[in-house]
Order: sequence, then C-alpha cells, then structure tokens
Amino acid sequence: MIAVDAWLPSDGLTLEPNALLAAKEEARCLALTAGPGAGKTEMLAQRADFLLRTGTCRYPKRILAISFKVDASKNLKERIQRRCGQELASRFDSYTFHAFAKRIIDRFRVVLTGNDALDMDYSIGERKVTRRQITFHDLVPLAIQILKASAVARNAIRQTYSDVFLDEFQDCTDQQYELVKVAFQSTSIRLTAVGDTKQKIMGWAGALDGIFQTFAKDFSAVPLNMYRNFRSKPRLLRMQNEIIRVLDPASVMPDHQLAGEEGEVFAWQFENAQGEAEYLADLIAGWIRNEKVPLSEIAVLVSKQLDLYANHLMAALEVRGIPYRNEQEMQDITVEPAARLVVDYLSCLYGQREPKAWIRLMNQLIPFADDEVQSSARQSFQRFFKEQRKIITMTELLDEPFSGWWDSVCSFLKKIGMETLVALSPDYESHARLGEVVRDTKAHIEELLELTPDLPQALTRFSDDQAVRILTIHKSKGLEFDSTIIMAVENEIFFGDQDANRCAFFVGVSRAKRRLVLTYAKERDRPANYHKRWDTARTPQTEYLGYVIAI
DNA sequence: TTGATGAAGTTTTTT
DNA sequence: ACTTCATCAA
Repeated sequence: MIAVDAWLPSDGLTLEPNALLAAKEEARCLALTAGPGAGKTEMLAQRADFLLRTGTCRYPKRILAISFKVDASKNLKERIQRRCGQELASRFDSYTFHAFAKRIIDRFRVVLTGNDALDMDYSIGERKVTRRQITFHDLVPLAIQILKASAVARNAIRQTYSDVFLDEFQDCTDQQYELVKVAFQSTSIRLTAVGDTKQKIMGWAGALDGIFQTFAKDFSAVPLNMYRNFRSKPRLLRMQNEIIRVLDPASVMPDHQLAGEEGEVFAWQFENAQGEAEYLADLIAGWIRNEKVPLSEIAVLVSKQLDLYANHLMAALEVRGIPYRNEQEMQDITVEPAARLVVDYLSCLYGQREPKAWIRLMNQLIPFADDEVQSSARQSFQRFFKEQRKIITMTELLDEPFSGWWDSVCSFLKKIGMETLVALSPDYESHARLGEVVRDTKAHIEELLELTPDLPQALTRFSDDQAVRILTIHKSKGLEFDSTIIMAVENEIFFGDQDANRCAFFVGVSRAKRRLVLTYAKERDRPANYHKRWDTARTPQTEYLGYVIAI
C-alpha cells in the first residue's frame, strides 16, 4: 500500500489536470463529463488503481462498476486488471445494470411476496409468468422493490462497496437512477458518474434529461469536465468542434488543441443509391488494397433502417469479395460457448487439420484429469468422428457438398448429452436459452454459407472480426474506427427531435480517428408496392453536410 | 377490388 | 419523413 501523495498514474501514463483531480478524489462524489476520446475508461481505471493502491478503498471493501452493455462492462474489468494487476482487480466488480439487479434478486428473492413472489428457479423470458418467470424489463424494478423493503438487503450492498462507478451515465433511465438512489443515496459511498451529454442518444428510450445536474444535486457531487480528445486527428476535431458549438457551447475545445492538417473529411453527393453504393465499395476496396487499412478499422454508419439504406452497399461489397458484418442482425452469438462448441466440432470434421479447434473441443468435452477415463473418452470421440466423416462423405455423394453438416451436428450434440451442454454456461440451465443459441448458431452458419459456399471458410468467418462493420449510429456508441463512413445523410431519415438527431450525428462523426466520409443520394428506390402519398423530393441534411465545409 | 385515411413504427440493452 | 398495416367507403 502507498500514501495518497505518493500515488502516480499507473503504467507511466499522464492524465490531463481534471482527470488527475478526478482519479484522486478522496471524499466526494463526482459528476465527470467528457467528450468522445477523452479517455473516460482510462480515467476510471486510474481511479480504481488510486483507490485500491492507496487503501482509500479500504480492504475488504470493493469497487462496483455499473455499465449498460456487457462488452463495456467486460472492457472496463480488463482495463482495470491491466492497470492494477490481478490481485487488486479482484476487488473490482463490473456488472451491467441488469446483472447487478439480478444479483440482488437472486440473493434477496424471499423479500418479494404476494404477486411479485418468485420461485427459486425462476427464469427470464418473453412474458411475465408470476412466480415462475419474469422479463428483462422486470429486473431493475424488482431490485428496487427489494432494496426499498429490506434494510438487510440495503446494508449488505452498502457494506460491500466503498465506491461505485457509473459509465455512460448520460443514458441512465429513471428506473436505473432510482436503483442507484435507493442503494446509495445518503450514504458515505463515493459515486463516480462518467459520461457525455452531447452523446445522449437514448432519450427516446427513456434516458433522463439533465441527469448530471440531478445527480450532482442528489449526491452533492463535484462537477468536472475533461476537455481533450485523444482519438481524432485535427481536421476531424475541428469538424466535431463546429457541432459542439451548436450542441453545447460551454464545452467547445480551444483552438490550440485543434491545430494541424492531419486527418481527412469528405462529403459527396450522388444521383442515386446505386451510384453511392458502387462508389463507396470501390473506395473501401482502395483503402484495403492500397493503404492496407485493417477491415475492422472501417465502419459504415447509417442513422436508421440499415437494411433499407445499406442494401446496395452490401451487395456491392459482396461483388468485390470484401467481407462485411451487418452488426444489426445478430447479437454476438460468436461468444456463446455452445456456438463455439458447434463451430469447433464442424471445423474438426470438415477442416484439414485444426489443432486449435481440436484442443478447445477436447478441453470442453473431457475436462477431467483422470488418465484412464480421458483416454477412453478420447478414443470414443475419435471413433465417433470417423463414423461421422463416413456419413457425410456418403451424403455428399448423393447430395451437394456440405449438405449433411447440420445432421452431423445434431448427432454430435446427442452424443455429448444435455448435461455437458448445460455445464458450458450458467445461462444454459434454461434449456430454452440453450435451444435458442443452437438455433441461432445454425442460422448464422447458413447465412455465412450463402456468402461463401465453402463450409470451412464459412466457419473461419464465424469468429472472424476481419470484416467491414456496417451498423447504426446508435450501435456504434463507444466504438472507434480509423475510417468511418456515414451514409444516407438525408433529411428524411433524421426525423423527429432535431436536438437528439444532432447528438446522434455527433456520435457518428466522433467515431472516426483519421478519416470521415459523408454521403447523400438524391434518389433511392422505393418498395415495389409503395403507394406514394406526397410528392416531395429527397433533400440532404444540409446542416450536417455544412459542417464539412465549415472547417 | 381500389383508394383514401389514420395510426403506429422507425434508433437499444439486458441473465 | 416515410413506410406499413388496418379500416372503411365507394
């Protein structure tokens, strides 16, 4: 343990003055706002390091971090492990709001009575079935109810944690804030809320207005702002700054931070959607071929209705053999252990030599150290593989190549048995969830087979992130790319609340590290059976395209 | 059957 | 803003 005065940011990093102030705050709650690329996650990691290393978070107290998305929560935990080391990081709990609420429910379920009573082995599903099943929507309210009703539950949480981190706080809903208040208001626990009002794009889904001010008042929090943007090149910063001037004049960046000619910003107009798609596909092909930009560093963003606006581009990329991922159409099935298992099995069955897949498969299936049992199980699997190979060769004689793959997967799943499958993840105790994952895995592989008819190649693609990412602006929140394209920058798809739209546009623009391209098409095709009600011409979002000229 | 009108959805995460 | 779906009148 070291003295508070002796603490310096871990890994030799330097923090801007306000980030350093925030990291070392010992007494009060913090309301820290910071624009894109300011290093919010890094600041939280350094603050965790400070609290744990100086004993400001005194053993055995812990730090609780609450995020919205699973990957954000995982990223934060990983960053803290890097900065503080395994041992200190073991006192850092990183949960999503849903996971945090579920832990409260699982631990203090008995507090719920009457209509809200829950069975011990309750499940989470599509519909609320009292006592047996609840929905995702019920998690936070039930946790609130428990904390309100039970002093024991409240104290259990309050005694566990000395500090709480709240990430992406601008998107906090009233229910989530209620949970935070019920758990931590009027206690000595230090809360650190971090976010950016300029990136508040979930208002339509219930994110609270003015949440940072409300929080500062309710928790007597010190308001702080981080100004620097370490992500984007100067040309892009200047464009972002023009948008900030409109969104929040108070947080405009000073000129000296924006000097330089690095970075590229373009806006292009096209006669029709096909022209736009062909041009963009060629452009992307050039970036990959000539500049060797990694595929995962290229993103195409659309405001809404991605299938409608990006379908031509996806077709054009396909023609050129450029791998892409439509991030809208699948939740990340590739990280599911059951999906991994199926893919590894197929890789071993169809691939030429897949030592990695084989090792993963064997580790999953034969985890015991007992030599005798292990070797007999291994032999049994090798026999099974031989049989399966024979069967698929037979089917392929009669049918197309790779036709028998799914039947073989079914035989495989039957062979290893339900027990082994359920053991892969606590999630799979719900067999419905397991079935869903298996079905989705099948659907995903089928989709990949349509792109590349070669199964081993499709399987490589399954877990491959070497692909151009195509996604909505909303989904891009928290991500960054070397080259970002925002397509269909048209009035028509930025409908509704203009302030919210400007924030969404800002989020899109601020994803780009080095290069930003905006495109707009005068004409887009309409559905075949479309009945035109108004005769209006398509118009560009001139405000947004204007920012490009303004720099 | 057709055309005219109104209402609703579009942007999301979560064990 | 624009699309889809449901409903009603002609």
